[in-house]
Amino acid sequence: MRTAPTILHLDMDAFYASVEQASKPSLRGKAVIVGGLGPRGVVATASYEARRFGVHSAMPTAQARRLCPNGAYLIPRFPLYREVSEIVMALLRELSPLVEPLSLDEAFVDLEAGGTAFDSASARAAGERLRADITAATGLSGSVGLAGSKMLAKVASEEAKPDGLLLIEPGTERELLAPMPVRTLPGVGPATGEHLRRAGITTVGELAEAGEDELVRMVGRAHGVGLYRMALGLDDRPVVAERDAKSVSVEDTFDVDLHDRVRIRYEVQRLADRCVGRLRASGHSGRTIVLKVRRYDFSTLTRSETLRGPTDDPAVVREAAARLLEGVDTTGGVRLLGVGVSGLADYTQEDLFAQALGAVEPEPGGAPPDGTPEPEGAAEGAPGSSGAPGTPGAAGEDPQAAVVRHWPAGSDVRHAVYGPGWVQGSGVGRVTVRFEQPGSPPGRVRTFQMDDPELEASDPLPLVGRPEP
DNA sequence: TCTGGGGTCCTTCTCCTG
DNA sequence: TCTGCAGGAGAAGGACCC
Repeated sequence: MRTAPTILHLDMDAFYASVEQASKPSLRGKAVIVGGLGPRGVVATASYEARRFGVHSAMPTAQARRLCPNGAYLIPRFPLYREVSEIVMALLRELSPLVEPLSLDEAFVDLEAGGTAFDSASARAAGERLRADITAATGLSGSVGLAGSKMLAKVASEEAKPDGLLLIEPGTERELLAPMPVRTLPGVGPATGEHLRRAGITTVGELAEAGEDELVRMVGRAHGVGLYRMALGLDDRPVVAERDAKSVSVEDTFDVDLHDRVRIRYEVQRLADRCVGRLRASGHSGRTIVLKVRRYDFSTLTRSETLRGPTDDPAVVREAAARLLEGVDTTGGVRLLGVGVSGLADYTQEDLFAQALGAVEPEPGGAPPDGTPEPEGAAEGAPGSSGAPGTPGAAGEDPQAAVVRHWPAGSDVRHAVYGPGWVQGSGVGRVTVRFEQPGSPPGRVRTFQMDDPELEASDPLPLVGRPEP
């Protein structure tokens, strides 16, 4: 804990939804819900307008549609979010070299390490300047928390939302935290919250009164000690700029439960290849292969196997995943499959051999290169709402369907005559496009045949800048 | 009503080894 | 050679976060 509030926490407001509203003028001031649009999708972010209907993140999209039937439901466009996030992170790095990103829309900054702030006044000024710079560069708003520790800075930004700034003066933290619900503290989720509630502890003040020994008895050593310290406002975790990844994984939830063992094996092979693709892209190899299976009743089990040494060989990961699957009972159906690699290393001995032999890169999402036959009906129950717009769905779908183009709601398109726009909806052979762009007035809607040759998928346009002609 | 995807960390149990 | 013990590694699951 430091004596000046020089740790800053930035949290962009309803980030994905705000980016969508900024890039689609007709959605400004409207309920926008970004998330999975399939039958098993969940909400990633809801705009503040949608939150008024009770929609919130992690809610099943089907439930959100009942609460807010007139909202705009869009798939996430991560490449665009990453681009905007990079702009914001660059602004943070101007304040200090010690920037710890938590996600695309959240980060801690150590202002003192950057020489940007040394007391409350200079910290507040830096925070306000940052908020103005973010709006100028992206058109979006972010909330800023300032305090003497990471935990308190995060609590402050949460309290400041939306579009605000809150500074917690050192010395006032216990008083401020005491009446807050225990769920305010990071690390207290539904399970711990319920556990504490049953013990009669609902506020941070009651948590502090319970004492360390009692908390350790209730929730375990590490969690108990941490919780007690946080309840007292104590947190000396430093802002860490670089964090090494510890695992890489991919998983898919299927629109319909899978029962066919051949199909399940095939999907595990595909996931293994995708996982290796990611692993290699990150410059890693790994020793422990993990298979994850979520069954029809939502029970989840994992099986893992540790190899003698790290690998990034798709064949090795595929074989290990297949072995692990053999030990899993899938009768009753499977709703999710995942493959992960942990125990990461920067290189492997085998890599060198593989490279010398000219090993083939696995095709992400492609058919397993070992010739595993694609099972019949592989398109049924395919993972929902993925796949680029204007292209046939993910590999593994029926080749017959290759001529049918997919236009997910919210994706970017360009028409030869009408210019850039976005997909408002599609179905029964038609796709509806709204022609507008960041900086333009709300645009008009036109409907085309799905296979209209003048319509094509396109990259997102920058949020700030001149509209295209 | 029905619960994503990609991570991290912690706890508990079992097995192996010295 | 056998037994008991401690510690480490691995496996599995749970909770949490965004």
